[in-house]
Amino acid sequence: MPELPEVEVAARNLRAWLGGKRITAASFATTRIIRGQAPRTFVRLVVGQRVREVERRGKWLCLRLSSGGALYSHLGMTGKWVRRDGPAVRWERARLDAGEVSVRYVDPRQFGRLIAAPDGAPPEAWRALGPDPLTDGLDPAWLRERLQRTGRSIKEALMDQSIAAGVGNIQAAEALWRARISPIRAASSLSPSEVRRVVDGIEASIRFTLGEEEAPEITYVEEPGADNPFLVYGKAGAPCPRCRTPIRKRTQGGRATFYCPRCQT
DNA sequence: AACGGAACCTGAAAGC
DNA sequence: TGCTTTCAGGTTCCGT
Repeated sequence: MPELPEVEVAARNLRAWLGGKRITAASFATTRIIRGQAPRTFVRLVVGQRVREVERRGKWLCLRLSSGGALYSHLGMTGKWVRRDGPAVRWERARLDAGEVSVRYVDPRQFGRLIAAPDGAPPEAWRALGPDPLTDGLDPAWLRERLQRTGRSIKEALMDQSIAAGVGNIQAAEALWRARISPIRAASSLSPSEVRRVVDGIEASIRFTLGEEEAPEITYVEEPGADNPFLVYGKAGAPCPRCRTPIRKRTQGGRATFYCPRCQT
């Protein structure tokens, strides 16, 4: 279940594995991931092309090809790009080979997406993205203005991809803990200094997670045996790292939120 | 226009 | 032990 940091790690790995290399072979399974586009459309798009660059914006990836075309990728909830040799691995949905290097897209739940763009034009979801906290940074004044215009809670507003591209359920919870803001506060009620704390919280949380997770393979926290690198996410009952009050869990907009009832106000 | 909720999938863990 | 329910870091679509 990737958010900005996990997708950034995926981008760095893809860059290292495929950057500048020519795709010599590829295959794409017929799944909902390719949404109606024929597998041969993807094969034709990538085979023989060089991977000019790997870009990330929010939770989206883009492999730009020497032809001017592009392969867009969203990891959904359980998508991963992994480097593997040998036969297809379990849940493998696509494969890109560049000589000796073989990279596979694995996605059990199939919420991810691959989009073939022969002209390189980005999909609507990409064009609708707001500023990326890591690459663009968030402007506190702009963010406050956006937050003023909604009736939603701050937690739900932060997960809006047009407000902060790449922030999801975990980063929103972690950022609000760092900012000492309650997730159930109305987004429009935040003062300028509180919005500034949220901006700092988002950037700090993303950088921290990136440092914890940078590796040639991503492990998602709900996978068996994975450890939890987060401060409050998934830590109900554990002491708040700041004030030792037990962390509380509640549901908000259908998603679990974790927060400290004492120091987040 | 904006919001809440269901739907889309599969697997692991928790509950009985 | 085995069956059932719940939950999972995503987006999209549909109804109000």
